[in-house]
Amino acid sequence: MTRSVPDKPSLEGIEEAWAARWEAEGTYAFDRGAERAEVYSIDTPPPTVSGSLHVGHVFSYTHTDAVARYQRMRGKTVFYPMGWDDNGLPTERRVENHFGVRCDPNVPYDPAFEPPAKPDDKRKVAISRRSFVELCQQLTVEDEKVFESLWRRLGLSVDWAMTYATIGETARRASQRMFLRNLARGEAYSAEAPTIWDVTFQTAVAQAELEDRERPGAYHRFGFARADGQGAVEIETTRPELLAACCALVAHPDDERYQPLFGTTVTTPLFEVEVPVLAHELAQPDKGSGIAMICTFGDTTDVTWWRELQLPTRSILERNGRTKAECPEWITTDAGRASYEKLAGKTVFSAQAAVVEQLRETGALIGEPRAITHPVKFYEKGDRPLEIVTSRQWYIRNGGRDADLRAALAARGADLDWHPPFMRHRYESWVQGLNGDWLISRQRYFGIPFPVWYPVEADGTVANDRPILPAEDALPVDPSSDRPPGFDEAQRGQPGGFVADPDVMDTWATSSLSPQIACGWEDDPDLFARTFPMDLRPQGHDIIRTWLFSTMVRSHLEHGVAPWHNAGISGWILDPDRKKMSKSKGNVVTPLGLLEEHGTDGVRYWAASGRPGTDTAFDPNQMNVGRRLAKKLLNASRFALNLGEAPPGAFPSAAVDLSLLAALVRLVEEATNAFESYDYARALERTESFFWSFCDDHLELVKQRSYGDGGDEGAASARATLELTLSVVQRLFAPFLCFVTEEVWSWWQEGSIHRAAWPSVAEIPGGGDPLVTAVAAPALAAVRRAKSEQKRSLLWPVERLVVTDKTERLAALRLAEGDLVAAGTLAAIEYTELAGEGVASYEVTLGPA
RNA sequence: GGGCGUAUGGCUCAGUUGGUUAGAGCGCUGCCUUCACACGGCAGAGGUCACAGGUUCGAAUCCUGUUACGCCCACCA
Repeated sequence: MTRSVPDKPSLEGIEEAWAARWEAEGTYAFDRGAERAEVYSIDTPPPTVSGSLHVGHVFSYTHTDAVARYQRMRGKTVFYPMGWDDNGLPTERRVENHFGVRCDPNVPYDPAFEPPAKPDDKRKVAISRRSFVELCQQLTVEDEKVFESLWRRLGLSVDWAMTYATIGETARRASQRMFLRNLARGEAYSAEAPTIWDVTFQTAVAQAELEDRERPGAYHRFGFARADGQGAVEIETTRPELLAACCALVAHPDDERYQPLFGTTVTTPLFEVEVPVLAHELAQPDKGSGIAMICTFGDTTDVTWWRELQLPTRSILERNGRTKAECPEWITTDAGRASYEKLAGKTVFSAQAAVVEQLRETGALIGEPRAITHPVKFYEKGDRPLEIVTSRQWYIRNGGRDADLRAALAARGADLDWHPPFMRHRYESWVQGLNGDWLISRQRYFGIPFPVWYPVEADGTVANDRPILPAEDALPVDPSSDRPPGFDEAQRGQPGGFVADPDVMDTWATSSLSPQIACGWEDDPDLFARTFPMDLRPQGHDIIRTWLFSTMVRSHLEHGVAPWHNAGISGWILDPDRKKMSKSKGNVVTPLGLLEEHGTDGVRYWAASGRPGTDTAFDPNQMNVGRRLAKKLLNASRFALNLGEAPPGAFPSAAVDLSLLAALVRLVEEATNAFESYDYARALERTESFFWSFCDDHLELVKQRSYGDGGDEGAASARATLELTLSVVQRLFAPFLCFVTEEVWSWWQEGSIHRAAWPSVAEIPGGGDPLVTAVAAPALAAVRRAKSEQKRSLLWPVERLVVTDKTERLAALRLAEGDLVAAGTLAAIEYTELAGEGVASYEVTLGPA
């Protein structure tokens, strides 16, 4: 092919130009005809489109893209779809704020509904569920366009013909189908049980979505009257507002202080309810007074006690986070009922104040509350402490209540190759710490509904234990608008009719099926066979317990295999002050702004420098370094190609050239090995290091010879070597600097570099001695140093260079003499044997001008 | 309480089976308009490799312990 090297090569605009070409030419299109062994399939994390992409996304998606490009160049057909996570609570919140609306399922659907022109945060308009869902769909479509355009600007080699959305039809069908299969096998079940509950969003949440936050609290000490009238049993609690929900006291069975009380009863202060004193190993003698108040429910330990000691349920908290307005039936005395009146219908905070005030007034409170800070459970997206309420929910068995399943899932984790390997511990400790099944139902609106109806009995009660299910081929269904088989719509909500399950699935219940959704499970068995189990799951370490684990659960239960072979875990981006990059700061630094300022290749260079699994500092400086590297590649390529084309049949023969190629062979081996173990950062670092010394030393050494100063044979060798080296280096950089490498490749090669073969050692002539370059480079540096120190230009003539070195090194240096003389503008080189041990030394005598 | 990771010049990091004077980039200083690149190039200064022991002819690298920071899990009356 004829060369077409621009006079003034530039990085300006290459992103748009090449992204358009790649799209037009289908450079990254997936080849559906490829067999499984030829395919490399990637379970791309679907970003949450209701949020904004930030630097962390750019970071980790670049890692995956580098791996994808490497695999493609290795000859694999890369299956690299993109998903959008658009269902669930985050989208609801975005829609509420964006349009100034809120969903109220009681509002009838209005086909003519238009969102308010000006959203009013304080007075959100109540709209029907259907209108709300429509707004969610409308906004996510817009958001997804923005995301896609950024990903294209970042150069992700995704096949954009293969996108999916977690609220899309494919995802809905897969989610419902998998749920039905889980149900049929007994892996999914519904149960009325104590549930961790967010009072703001008024939905249940799962164990995996909890986090601890340090909050101020206080120990309150007060006494329970003993039945024998012999004084009181003192307890300490941080939750006095739950005193009315107390159903027992508990102490450790070996605690001698309380052994006489086991089996007796005591009476709660204020509410005058008689409760038993019981023994349980979970009670800790050294906590508080050693005896605890069990309430339904203050925390998960209460749930355990309640269940194992078979206590009655005495809930006083409603789902909105307020105490019941009516006095509970278990409070029977007039004084007790009067006490309850003072906290009825209050928030937890106010109820606590009301109880403490009464305890103080009646003299029951012993001492003053002692302020502490303690960890309190929060929903990770919430800002009020979680409560525990009893409700009917759907669960999927995940080993939390089944040791065999837990062991099997732990073993699946060991099936994966983790990159980096230590991330496996996160998975293992999570599996070991599971304390209940996976709660998948949410009392929300924008999500995938459970494909379930229930019969309504003649007396109007709902038969939750006899769900009516659709056939698989009817999926997806929306039970709130579709009717169950064998019923008329008129029977909805009627005795003898049916009702829909009102809940939606949590978004993890869908994203846990990303491999099935992306690979066309059941919908496209041919594609599925070519892509599943997938090769790589790339993701952040913060969602090992959610996304990675839940995906493993679904695949294990349905397919009996791990859903991938490799898990590539990315680190986080840290502020320069080593804290996790905050959202506010992350939003100030927009990804698009970075790409525009530093160039995509510059940003990708910074991202790819972050080693797998390692948290990395946000460092615009590194992006500049990357941009400079891209520019250097541009200029060095232009220079080398303009030295002249090697004549046909030319081959490397000069010692300096063969020496360079020996180093190039090592480089190819190292970069390839690094990529094979998912250490893209190492591959980049090695290539960069080679490239700079190639520019600084080799190019300088062979410049004159390439021009033809030393004869045709020398020039042919130099040019052939430069062409080969350039070709290899450009390809080694291609997974990282995807734009500039494509640009320079296009000057002199056919087709996209991203479809070119990854370099192999077989294409590089051997027989060279690495020592030649290794001794010529420091000699040249010594000459440059002398000129620099004597403040002369690098073209200043050198009268004499005396090299003192060991015999074999001098021999190698002689092989580079011609090139060294030309590069250093030397008049003569003298060689002196180095006697005994020691290091090489150089004596440089500059000539007159 | 259990576990994982990190600790190398002012900053960000390499250092893969232990091997000659510990590397790079940024920043700093000096020089060079040099026919690829001045948003460039060349060169210089700068490190008791967290600390204490140990193994070894030899340790940033292996072992033991300690400290600091970060994270995960569990517990949280």
